[in-house]
Amino acid sequence: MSTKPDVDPPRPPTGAAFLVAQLGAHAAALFGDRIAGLDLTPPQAGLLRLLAGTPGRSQRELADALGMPPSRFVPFADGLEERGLIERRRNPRDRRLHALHLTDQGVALLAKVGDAGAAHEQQFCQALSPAEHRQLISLLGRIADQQGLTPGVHPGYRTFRPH
Amino acid sequence: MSTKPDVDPPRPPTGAAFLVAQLGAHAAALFGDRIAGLDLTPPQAGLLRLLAGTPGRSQRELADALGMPPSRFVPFADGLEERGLIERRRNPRDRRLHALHLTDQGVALLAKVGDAGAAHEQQFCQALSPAEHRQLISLLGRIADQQGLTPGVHPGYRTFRPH
DNA sequence: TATTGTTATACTCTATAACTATA
DNA sequence: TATAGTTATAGAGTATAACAATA
Repeated sequence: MSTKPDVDPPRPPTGAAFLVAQLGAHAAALFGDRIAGLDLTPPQAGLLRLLAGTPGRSQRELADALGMPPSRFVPFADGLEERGLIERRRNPRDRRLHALHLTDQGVALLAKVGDAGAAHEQQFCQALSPAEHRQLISLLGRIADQQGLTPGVHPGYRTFRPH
Repeated sequence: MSTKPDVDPPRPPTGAAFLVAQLGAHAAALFGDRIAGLDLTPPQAGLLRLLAGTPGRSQRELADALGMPPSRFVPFADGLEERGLIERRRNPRDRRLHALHLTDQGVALLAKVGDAGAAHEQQFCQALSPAEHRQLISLLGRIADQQGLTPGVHPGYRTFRPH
């Protein structure tokens, strides 16, 4: 009963790469919706997570890690500092550097981000059995490793636009 | 020799949802690089593909399908029409509608996009055996189905920014 | 009056590049 | 002189909304 198109699509876009891109944008949007309740954007959550892992890094290092120019990082960090989630500490050895650290409030909020992430994971993968879930993570992890991706760093932060 | 972080990260971001989002942004960037050689952006390739599947749709329908407002769709389609890849045809029944169709040039270019997509798929999945490759597509397809995603439609076109 | 396509405007966001302070 | 952080500015890109044609 389906109407015949003028031309058969040369190759239907059902490859793994397209599916990953499509699902990736979907997953990122869902996660963004979840943490919007915490008044956070994905790049903000990413910075909090980065600081939890390796505190005290300079703003330039962090800007590079997140793929944004320093001029954009400054107001980006300002917002989190004004909310008391991070703090800037002058390095006495080199007073040019601003080492960034998570505050207690930041740690507490990051824990909620973790809760949101766990719920997100469960909702996203509800079509799979636990064994299939583990299998998927294994396959994706191998691709990420082979493609040379840095674990835990989302390359889409550099163009993220808050709603 | 590694310094101990202030706080252990509550949950390391190694879930399938994060991996899919991370790899999806990576895959989309790689594909964008590939078709940049054809002077096309991913949304432009998406429109060509849409028109190959179901030609003659109105601009409004297509704008909705691609998730962009009609005001942005107009210059977007203009560019492809000026290059002779698509053409607007007035619907005699309802002269308000502009039905969009692929030209022969558009069909030919879309074939090259298909080639690029196949090469992209192979490069992206080179870490997997053929059996694992099929398995990954199956798992992702089930998630996409359960999450209610429209096959072949990438939700990220709405905010795409050409370089 | 409603809808399609189009254009115009006002606004947001961004990067480039100057500038300050420290080294 | 070089680098970290900051600020200013000019430009690109966007959505909202007005507009014209057709129904």
